[in-house]
Amino acid sequence: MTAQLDDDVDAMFQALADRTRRDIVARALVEGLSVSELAAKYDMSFAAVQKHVAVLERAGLVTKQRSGRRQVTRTDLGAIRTVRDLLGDLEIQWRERVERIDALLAAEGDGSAEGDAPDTTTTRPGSSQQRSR
Amino acid sequence: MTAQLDDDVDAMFQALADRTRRDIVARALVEGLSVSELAAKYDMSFAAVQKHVAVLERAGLVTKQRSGRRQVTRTDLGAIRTVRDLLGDLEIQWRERVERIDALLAAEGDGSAEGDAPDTTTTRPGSSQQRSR
DNA sequence: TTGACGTACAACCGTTCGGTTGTAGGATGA
DNA sequence: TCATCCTACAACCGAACGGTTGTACGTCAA
Repeated sequence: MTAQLDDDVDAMFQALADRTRRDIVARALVEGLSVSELAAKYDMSFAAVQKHVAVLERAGLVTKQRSGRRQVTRTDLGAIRTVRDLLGDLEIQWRERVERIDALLAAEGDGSAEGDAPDTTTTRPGSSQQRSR
Repeated sequence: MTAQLDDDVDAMFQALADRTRRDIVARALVEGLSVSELAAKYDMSFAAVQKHVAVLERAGLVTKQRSGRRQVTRTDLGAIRTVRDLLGDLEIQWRERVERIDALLAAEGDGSAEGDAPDTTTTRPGSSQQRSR
């Protein structure tokens, strides 16, 4: 499973592509906050913050729960995990590809020295190489 | 450490917020692909795909390497990890908060029986779920 | 009841985005 | 050399984005 329609994923990444919204997610993760409490923390209008919260809610990254006249916003950790796992899947896919190539190279073994099929090489994936830029 | 300017993070999430670009990232992860090879796979103009690749490159999610007249595009797994870890950090932060609350409740100990602070709970994080780095 | 608070939403505006077409230039192969 | 391939980039267009102001409505405390 983990089907996740593209539109949902679009919305999640889109929502996280704004620093104000990422900050809201982080704050609302620690404790539920009303929209106006959130708005007080940013140098923009209340309506703007309200819109940001709406975007996050539409993306499912945050939930709102009414409490009197307050609308308490809280981050949905499950949704965050979903996004994270999406990226994690790419790493798995990459690792499988490396194993496939390794197996291929091991199986070859003999002397064929041409270089046609695997023009991707040049990068020896054996090492670490994390944390670039 | 792990500084990552907000602009960089903005660019990364922004870049991943489009399904075509996510698909390019996934394809270029398996093997390096030229821009026109990529363009052949989508129902849009060559220039559009070229723009998508440019966005990914600007975000650091992909690198290009000239090979004759081809421009081979390849996904940078390190950058993908960076984004994933950003989300992972949120989970860590959340777990720390839970521990803080648990400690607080334990320290209290006495008779207060209401349920006020921890209304997020219901999800006991005590189980496994490794994968933090 | 009344006034202040918290929220929702519409309307507007400048900028960015995702796409198009068109033009131009470097590399390759016959 | 010359036609072809692959790429780069400018110009344009409609839609979406991030922000603003203004208005309206439910809820709470005096």
